[in-house]
Amino acid sequence: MNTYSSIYAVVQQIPVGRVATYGQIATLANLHGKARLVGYALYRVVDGSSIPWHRVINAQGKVSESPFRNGSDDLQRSLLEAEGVEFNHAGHINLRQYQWQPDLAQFFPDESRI
DNA sequence: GCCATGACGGAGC
DNA sequence: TGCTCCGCCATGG
Repeated sequence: MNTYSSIYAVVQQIPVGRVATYGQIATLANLHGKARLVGYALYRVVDGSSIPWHRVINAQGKVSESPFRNGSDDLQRSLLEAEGVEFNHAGHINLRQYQWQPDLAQFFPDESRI
């Protein structure tokens, strides 16, 4: 289980109709503060894998994408809207409403008993 | 092996 | 509210 495997494992936990932020994924993957690695990991994985990468957005509730990847902003947005996630006038997602709230005990069993 | 870069985040101004 | 800078670390040239 390497760094990226952890990230992918977490991303795959995101349920349909929910989104998670890079920072959140990083924390759940035991990489708190290393959100960049999450973005980098997802950048490499969009390779025909089954990772729901479109459910990962930045902390501002907005979709980010690399200019090097075929205008995926519309694609990602479409995929999310198809799952019931709504965007406001500014293209933002209401995190309060759609952010995934995982069972922390599943990721940090040791800390859950504190 | 060194340097630049990158789907981010948070602090500072 | 919005922009800039710094930290983090894996990857590619």
